Amino acid sequence: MVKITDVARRAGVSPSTVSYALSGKRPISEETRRRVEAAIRELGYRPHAGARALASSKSNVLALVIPLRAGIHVPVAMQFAVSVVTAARRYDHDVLLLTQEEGEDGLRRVADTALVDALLVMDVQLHDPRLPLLRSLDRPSVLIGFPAEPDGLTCIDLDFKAAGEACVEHLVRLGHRVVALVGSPPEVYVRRTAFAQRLVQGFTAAADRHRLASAVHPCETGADAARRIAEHLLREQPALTGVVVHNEPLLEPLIDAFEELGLRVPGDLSVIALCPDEVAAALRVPVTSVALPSAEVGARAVELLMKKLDGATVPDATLLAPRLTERASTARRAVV
Amino acid sequence: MVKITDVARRAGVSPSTVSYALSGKRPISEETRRRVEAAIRELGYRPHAGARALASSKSNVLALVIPLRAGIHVPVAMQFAVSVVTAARRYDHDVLLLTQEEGEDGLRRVADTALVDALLVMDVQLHDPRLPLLRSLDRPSVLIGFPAEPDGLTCIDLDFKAAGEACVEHLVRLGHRVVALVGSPPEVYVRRTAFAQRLVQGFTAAADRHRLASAVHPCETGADAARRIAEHLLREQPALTGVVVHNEPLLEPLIDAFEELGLRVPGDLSVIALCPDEVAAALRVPVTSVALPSAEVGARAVELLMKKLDGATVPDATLLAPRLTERASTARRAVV
DNA sequence: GTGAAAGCGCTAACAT
DNA sequence: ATGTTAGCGCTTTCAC
Repeated sequence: MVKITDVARRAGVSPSTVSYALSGKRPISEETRRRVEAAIRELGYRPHAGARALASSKSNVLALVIPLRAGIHVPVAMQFAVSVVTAARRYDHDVLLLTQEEGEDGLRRVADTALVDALLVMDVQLHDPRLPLLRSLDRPSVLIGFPAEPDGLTCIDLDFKAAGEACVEHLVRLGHRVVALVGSPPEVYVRRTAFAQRLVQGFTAAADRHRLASAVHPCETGADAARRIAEHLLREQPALTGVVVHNEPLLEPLIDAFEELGLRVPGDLSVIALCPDEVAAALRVPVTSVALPSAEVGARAVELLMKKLDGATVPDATLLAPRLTERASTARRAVV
Repeated sequence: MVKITDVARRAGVSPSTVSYALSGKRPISEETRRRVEAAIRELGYRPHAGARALASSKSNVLALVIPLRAGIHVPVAMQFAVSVVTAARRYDHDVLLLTQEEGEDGLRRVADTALVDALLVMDVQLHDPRLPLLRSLDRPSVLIGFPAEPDGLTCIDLDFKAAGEACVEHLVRLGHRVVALVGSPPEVYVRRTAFAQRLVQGFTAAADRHRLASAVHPCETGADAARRIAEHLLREQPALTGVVVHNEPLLEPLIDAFEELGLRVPGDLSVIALCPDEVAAALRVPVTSVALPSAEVGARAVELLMKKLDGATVPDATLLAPRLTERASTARRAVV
């Protein structure tokens, strides 16, 4: 293995000069830098990560805790993970993957052994058991999602409340007066993840503000559930013309169900989804949607973490503004 | 930070004794072991990962390279990643996540800096540019999938050839004589990933062996493509009664398309899929399938890697036997 | 069965 | 602008 002393010898300088040439932490003359770089190249030198971590107490590794629970939409999680890795590499950091299986122990382990410098935790629950630990750790962390008591923690997520409002307001602009929200499976709400509830809040608040008739229904996934909820909605709100769907796999079957019940989308019924843009765009009827910006959340989360590692102060809460994209599933309400 | 000398002092022993008590690399008296363990517990001692890596030249971290390319089925990749992490933890290893974005540089970086002890590479291409590098690296690796020239490399995957044969033989047992394989989008074949082609080989070989009429068609994803391919198949092979589908997102629309064309599944047409069991079971018509055992592949890949790290010799090729599960989409051929 | 001590390869004072 | 050197915290010979 070629080490820093080898490089130093070859370049005719001291090891510290090589180190400083690499880190840029002190000025190096043009001539020296050239010689060092040449030596590094010629010898194929790579600093030993463990030695670095030991001497500098920085591992340049972030922990990413990904969920495996049911109800989590997998491609979203994956896209998020990829964006985290990509963003971390821009800051010369690597990413250690942890599953939720190990729970708090895993977080404590990687933090206490100094395997990682900082932690990124996805899929935070309203009353997440890991919160006290994260608060007590000597390493910075960023949470994806908002718990009930985010004090002392840095959290980031799509602004689901604003997203709910944006959906309603889009429907209002199109003249709709009777709307419904078809949500995620009941367990998502029972588990009390904040984001689903915040969407409901935004939806309801905006509907009330605009004096719309509105209803909210959690819903299971699958063609049968789609059919049932469609029939139920039309019975309950015969004048229904606007539907917001926060349940990605239900989207296609639900639109099918409505059409089988004789309602054209968007002719008779406008549909807005909360889902990744790719999904919305790829459906048979491209669906107007508020994007779930996993990639953006991942990149921003890493930025926050890097700032914290630099000792900077960052906002406790970062809410990403919703972005609504019009597609073929929404239209002005037909005048009867 | 509490270190090994703190533990040693508290237990009244030397640091090396603590180290050996932890590693079990030399016998420790019952009494001493007790005292050391107590001291560790009382002080909350955690060995510093970097220091360990430096002294032992083992980081206890594996690199996992995941793909992000189109055509890769994301949930499969994710499930695989999770099973790798879980398996690695059983061997007291952690997992560093790399994307393919960095390509060969990323592999070289984590290997040369001794950040990882070994590498796991997913989604290997027939002529993968990373192969020479992997062969030259001083660290062991395991590939998921088979390249054209696997010499000197350790590879593991589902036995796609046997899977193709198993599908055909199941159809034969049910009396079918005219069969077709609806494959993945053309780019999967163009990219020349081995697995898709091996499935075709097995399918064709078994069909020929049993003197079946058979056809193979790559196919895009989506309802339109499903409709087109269904019509095409029935025109080309009017007597068709058995279809193997290796294209997960196409599965549901394809069955719909057949039924809209007046063919009942499984009454008129038997369908077998290559996809994860959960997917096959969750469809409207639960589909007979050969499982894509991502979790098993992940766990086995880690086991292979651990054996190699131990200096053991492992087989160059590990082919997991296909497992076919009968569900509601296959039936004995109707006698006309 | 246990201890002493020499590194592992790097960083960051402290010098000059 | 560069060199010297003392650690960082652990593992592992070597010695008893």
